[in-house]
Amino acid sequence: MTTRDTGTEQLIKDTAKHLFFAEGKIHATTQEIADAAGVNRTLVNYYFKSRDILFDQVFNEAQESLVTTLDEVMDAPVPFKQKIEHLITVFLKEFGQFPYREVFIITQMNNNNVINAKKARVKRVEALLTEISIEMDKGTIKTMDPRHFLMNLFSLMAYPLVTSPLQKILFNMDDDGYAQLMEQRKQLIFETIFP
Amino acid sequence: MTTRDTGTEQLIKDTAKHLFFAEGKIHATTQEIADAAGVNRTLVNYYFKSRDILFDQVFNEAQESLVTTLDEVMDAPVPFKQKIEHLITVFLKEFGQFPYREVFIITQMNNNNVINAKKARVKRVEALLTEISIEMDKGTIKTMDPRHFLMNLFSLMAYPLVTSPLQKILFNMDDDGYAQLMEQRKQLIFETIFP
DNA sequence: CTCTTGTTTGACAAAATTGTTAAACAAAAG
DNA sequence: CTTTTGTTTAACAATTTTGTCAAACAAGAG
Repeated sequence: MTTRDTGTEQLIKDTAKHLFFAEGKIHATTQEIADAAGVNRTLVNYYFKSRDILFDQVFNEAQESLVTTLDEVMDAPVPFKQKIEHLITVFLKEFGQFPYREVFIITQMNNNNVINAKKARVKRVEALLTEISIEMDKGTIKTMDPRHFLMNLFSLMAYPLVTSPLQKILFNMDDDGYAQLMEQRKQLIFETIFP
Repeated sequence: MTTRDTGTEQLIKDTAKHLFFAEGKIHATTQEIADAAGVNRTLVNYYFKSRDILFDQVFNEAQESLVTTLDEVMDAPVPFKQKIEHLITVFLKEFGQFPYREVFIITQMNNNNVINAKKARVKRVEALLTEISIEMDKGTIKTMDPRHFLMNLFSLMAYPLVTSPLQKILFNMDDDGYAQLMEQRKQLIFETIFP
């Protein structure tokens, strides 16, 4: 009954997470996952019963972790402008590690039950939109549909990360150069959002 | 030797394109493609030899079509600002139809030979960056690294389209409402890019 | 040391997906 | 009408991927 905890279960999850979200190998085989983790393939079934269950578990945990991180930033008792600045830093750092995560969420949105998990976020988003409207009234940011403000912010942050493999090729840059470009980007996004 | 052209080959390609890029079913089975097209599965092999070949063909054609469209816009002999305005309109229209196309390009970039196909675009991009620099010198647009200008532009256009399923849920909107929001967005992007 | 039990492994079975082939079918040519 | 040839179909085979099971293994309990 007492678990010996060889760390194998966590190793498999971590490896799967890396393959899925860092390398973009969304449809990695159980064999590929096992190989990457350096364990026997059968262990995937032993610990997670099926590939789908491993899949869902990794997805949900990554999802919750991200949501928690963003919520913490937005709940901090600091002025709006400062909160957004912090958000940009945290978001770029977090997504730099797993650039394929959000793409994955989108592509999964067709078949699965992600929709229900997301509907729980609607009220949260509504509250955020209200907060943005208030800031517009105060004159902190340019007046527009607050939904556009949110879309602008996340567009400017996420898109360059999601498409980083493409950008590196088109701009003929290596990893260091791109990391540097993204570092500059923090300030630029902030200035674009708060002109 | 004379082909009878029952339209089946084109039907399969069109169906595959729709499944891949409009519905996001990137890994649709040959059976699923055939069912969606209303034809026998074997015809996929008859016309395209293998699923991979169908895959590559649909991908390349969609890619070429997009590149040609964007090139035409950027080669038009009109002032820069007007060109960008046209680009926004064309891009939003084109991507509204196949929101998953660019996501697909990214997720494929690991394993495949997409890289070589993309490297041919590097010079084109360099020329565009030069054009942007000149406009900055002229004062038409705010001075910054021209790569950021390009990233900003495409971020603001592409991200809301790529993530449209998610946005609809979070903002609690139906298709019409979202289409309306994207229509407003044209003007907003233009103003954000040219403050 | 022995027993218990969680862990790991290899062999096997099942399922899903893809590819091949021969025959049936249908439209155009003669 | 008959032949030709491109098209379509169903049955079969091959491959890939997933899931199951019994036995081997190893660490802690007694």
